Amino acid sequence: MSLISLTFPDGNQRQYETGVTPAEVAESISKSLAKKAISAQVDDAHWDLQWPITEDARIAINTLSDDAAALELIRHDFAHVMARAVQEIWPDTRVTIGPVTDKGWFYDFDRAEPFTPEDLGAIEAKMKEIVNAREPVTTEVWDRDRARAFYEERGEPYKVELVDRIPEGAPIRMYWHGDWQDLCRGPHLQHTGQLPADAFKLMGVSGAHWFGQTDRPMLQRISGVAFRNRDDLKAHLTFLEEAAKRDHRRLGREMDLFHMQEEAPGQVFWHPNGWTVYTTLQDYMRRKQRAGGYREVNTPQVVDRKLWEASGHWEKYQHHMFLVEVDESRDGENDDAAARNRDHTRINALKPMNCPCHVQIFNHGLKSYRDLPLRLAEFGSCARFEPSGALHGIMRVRGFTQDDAHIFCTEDQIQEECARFIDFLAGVYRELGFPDFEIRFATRPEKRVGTEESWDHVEGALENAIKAVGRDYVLEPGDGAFYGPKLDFYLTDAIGRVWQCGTFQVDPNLPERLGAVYVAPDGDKKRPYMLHRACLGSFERFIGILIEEHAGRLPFWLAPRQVVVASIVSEADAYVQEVVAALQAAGVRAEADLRNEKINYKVREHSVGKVPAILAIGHREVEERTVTLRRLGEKATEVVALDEVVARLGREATPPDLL
RNA sequence: GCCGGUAUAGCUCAGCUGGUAGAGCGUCUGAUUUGUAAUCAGAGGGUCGGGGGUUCGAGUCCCUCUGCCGGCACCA
Repeated sequence: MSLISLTFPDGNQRQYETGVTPAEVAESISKSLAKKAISAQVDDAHWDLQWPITEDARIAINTLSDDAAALELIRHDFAHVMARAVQEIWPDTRVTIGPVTDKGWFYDFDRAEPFTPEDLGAIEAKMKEIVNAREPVTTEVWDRDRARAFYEERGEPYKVELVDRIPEGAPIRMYWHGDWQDLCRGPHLQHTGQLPADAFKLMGVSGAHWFGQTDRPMLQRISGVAFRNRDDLKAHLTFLEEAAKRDHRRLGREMDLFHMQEEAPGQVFWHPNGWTVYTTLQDYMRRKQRAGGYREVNTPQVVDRKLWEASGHWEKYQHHMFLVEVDESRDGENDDAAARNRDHTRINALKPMNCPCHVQIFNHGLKSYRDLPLRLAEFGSCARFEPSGALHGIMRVRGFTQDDAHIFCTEDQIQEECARFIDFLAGVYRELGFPDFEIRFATRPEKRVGTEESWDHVEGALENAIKAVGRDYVLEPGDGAFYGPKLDFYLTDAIGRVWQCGTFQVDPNLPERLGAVYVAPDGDKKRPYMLHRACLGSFERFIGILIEEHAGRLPFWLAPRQVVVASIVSEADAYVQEVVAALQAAGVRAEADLRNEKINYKVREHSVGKVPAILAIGHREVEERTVTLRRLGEKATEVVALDEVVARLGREATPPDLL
């Protein structure tokens, strides 16, 4: 009998027989540890208490108080317990997969009848029964044929597929929670009694495709959240409530920023307040771009399909474009029969992107190498026929405006332009309140065009550019476009959601397709590279992110209504008007509230409306030529002289690039 | 697009097993001149998302279309 040596976290080593399990190791240390144990860390692997250890290793026994390991197990075992509960209640249900997610788990089922939200209560109750029964968890490793035959006999076709998917050499682990059986890579708890019965909640039912395959029947997904204890669950539910309060769709209505309606799904009706935010942001970007060496252009909305065929978009994205068919025999009231008999139908597409139009500008008139790099920027309004299920408030829409630009340059200029852009974007994000962002670098995919040398050079240029500006990146091998690599820029908002906003793509393909050339120093005509780049992405989405990030309390310079000057008594009306006028003259969006209402009422209403500053004016202020300033959300007030408040708020209203 | 849910006044919502629509807030009118998150009273406001069906009778049941919500798939 050979021995192995296990090293504990405190550095102590002990000898055990080969094949010892962590459960036995825990038992050898103390009874109480063995009872509390949920799994083990064996070297770098998360180890089931029942799995044998056959080599020297470092070992640590996990208990419920060990954060990551415990949560992972709790959620994973809940997935199995839920699947068991579902199969007990509805034996006609076939099981598929049930992985752990960010805050919980989901399990996908195949069943003819849909699960209803009401069913969730019954499932939860059954799950609690299973937890309280303290069902033991056991595991065995089977060979492939036995596992396959087992699931075929049971009529679990999805499990058969899963068995087939397990790579050669990997163990096929069978798990039992009591009598209930599942195929699972593990690890799992000792018994279901280790699950916190009061710290989970089923969150909903939805549809889901088996491994993303849209051609197969849809499965039903039940998802849940689980935590170590009841307080953590409650905290999470509270967090969800808070997140719902900052939902941009709700705040958009409450702050009267915009609305959407059935006749124009996925398109925004911007109200005066929302359009103020939009134009303020756009004015800011326009100044930044001008300073950054961009020339602003504007291109048509409705463009003949010929251009989209030439660019290649027609072939690939035809079904995602809004088409406009025009009978041009109506042109100029030309209604003669001859005209009607000819085919005058012309098919146009609303532009889904700006790049082909920008190439047209580049192509207009012969360009020299001296013109490069040429940076053409457009606040390009685009329309894309997004699938109905993809629409989401103003975050995912069918009509949107990009802060788009295309840089025409030589291959040697790519690195410098890339570095410039990252700096540009970092400056913008910082000024807009997102100092931290992540760069993801997507490199050559399997299906691609262009030579290896060219890919080497271009990818090297992007990598060097990132390094030159002192940034890190996350590599995404194989995720680039077929014609070139790209960088995507992600930022994280106040509630931890990650958004892709900026992008930088190298494209030699479109200039080729649309015949863009420049005259090189030697007089030859050469193909420029085209760099697609956007910083905010789309105004719609970025404003949605800003709203949610700030829970509606936008930075002062972006706030649609910056100051309300509210009278306390009507005798103050004239002075209120004077204050408003002075603020407006200083560039502040100020308005008067002279209504015959109590100051409490006005303060509440404008607080709910997220106005960052309220100035109250009563007899005292009129006499002293002051104002009483109250900041949004603060209880305290401050009496400030008129001149000073105008100077102060005027400064706050100044966009960050003009300070 | 797919699965499930959902649609009642400007907003948030009530309306049990079918018997002909209700509250609070907002709006308007009047009174109140008010000191930091809702002053009081009165009035007005809905072809119950659209279309079709079952029924003596439909907000309520069925079909269908559309939007929205949660996912899946998609995101040039």
